[in-house]
Amino acid sequence: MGRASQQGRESRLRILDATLHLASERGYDGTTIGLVSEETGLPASSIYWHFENKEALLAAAMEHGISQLPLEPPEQRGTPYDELVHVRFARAVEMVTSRPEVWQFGLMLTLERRPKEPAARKAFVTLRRRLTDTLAEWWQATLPEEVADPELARKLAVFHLAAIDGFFVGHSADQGWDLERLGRLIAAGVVAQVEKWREGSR
Amino acid sequence: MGRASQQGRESRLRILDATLHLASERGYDGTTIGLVSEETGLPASSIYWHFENKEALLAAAMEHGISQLPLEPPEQRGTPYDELVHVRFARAVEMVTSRPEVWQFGLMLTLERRPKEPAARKAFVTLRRRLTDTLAEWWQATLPEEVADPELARKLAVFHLAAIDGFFVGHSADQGWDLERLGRLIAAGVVAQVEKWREGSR
DNA sequence: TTAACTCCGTAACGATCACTACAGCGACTA
DNA sequence: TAGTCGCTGTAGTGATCGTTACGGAGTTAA
Repeated sequence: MGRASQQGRESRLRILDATLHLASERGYDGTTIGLVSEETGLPASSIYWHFENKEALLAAAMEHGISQLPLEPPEQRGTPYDELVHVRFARAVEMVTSRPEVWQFGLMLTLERRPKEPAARKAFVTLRRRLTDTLAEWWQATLPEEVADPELARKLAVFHLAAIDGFFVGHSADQGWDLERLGRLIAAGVVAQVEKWREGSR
Repeated sequence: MGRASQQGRESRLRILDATLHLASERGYDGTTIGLVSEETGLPASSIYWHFENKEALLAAAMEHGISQLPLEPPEQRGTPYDELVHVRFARAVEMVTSRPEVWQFGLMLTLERRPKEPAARKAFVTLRRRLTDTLAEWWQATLPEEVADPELARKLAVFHLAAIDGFFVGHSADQGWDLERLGRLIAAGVVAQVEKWREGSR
């Protein structure tokens, strides 16, 4: 394998990036092979050499984007509890903003409900489910013992994800939202609520 | 004006409903005149008799949906503060679920960022802005005096809207979310946080 | 040198897109 | 009764959609 297959791999990457970029701006139907061809400078036949069809191309672009997301949970040795929560929310904001195209395209797909579900949507929804589980585990491990129970941890995880989505949408609506500041505000709110439960359990 | 123009008005409504329904399931590009024609049983020429073009049709469908949303703020005479907040959030959930197509299509449009912004998107974004203002005023009027200030009220309004969006997206991801329960959870969280600020200001 | 393989360029395919010209229908007005 | 208006039906327009056939250039293995 020499220069030839290297060029092929580069083209493949260019196609994936262009597709993800276009899809995040125009959605599934708005992303046409013609536009991808135009943005990459490659003819349609090249795109079809690398990918079976449009459906597979968009799925691959989504997987490509997902694989670039920072998903590992942060370290948490010896840090005070409320600070942990703040770091967690900051990380969540970081995740959606590091590769905004993924979340943008993903949310569009999530909202759509066409007869035949695109593979790209399936991939994103699966990511969300996995993320919810990870978050639930994290909350279970992080919550003070007095209030820690699996159902509550799950509720907080669900709310956590909803907050990410909500902030991202607001950000897209171009209302000049400061995602980091809002992340801090909401982290403080969660800490306050947990504090209250804690008092109630005593 | 007799039966003739009555039929015309009915057709117009059928077209608007079908368009909004389709757009909420398949987005802007996925909503084709052919599909609208199929769902209404009317030929394309009828659609073009009522609306100038696709762009105007989708804008009209969005306005039509928006006009059906329950937007008046709830009564608030003599009700205790924390209950007011709960009612407010319950109303917000009611708003997006009473005509889910509006929020679904609206969020898709909000996330899109194509070169030429569709009029339907403009309408929805404007609605959001108006809603944020209304919510900010409501919070300003509702917050306990010790902590009430315009900037905080605005932040809460922004968060309020983000919560609505986030819950709606989660609901669409088909993760079996109970919107009403989550609404109550988050209302409790907000009350707790405000309580904390209140203590801090004493 | 030859054969195979990888990838790109050209040029199309039928289907569907948004949109339109135009004739015809029933209901209303004069 | 004749004419006008509101709306629908038929049959198209050119453009663009996803997709493919095919030839050739460039590289690699025999």
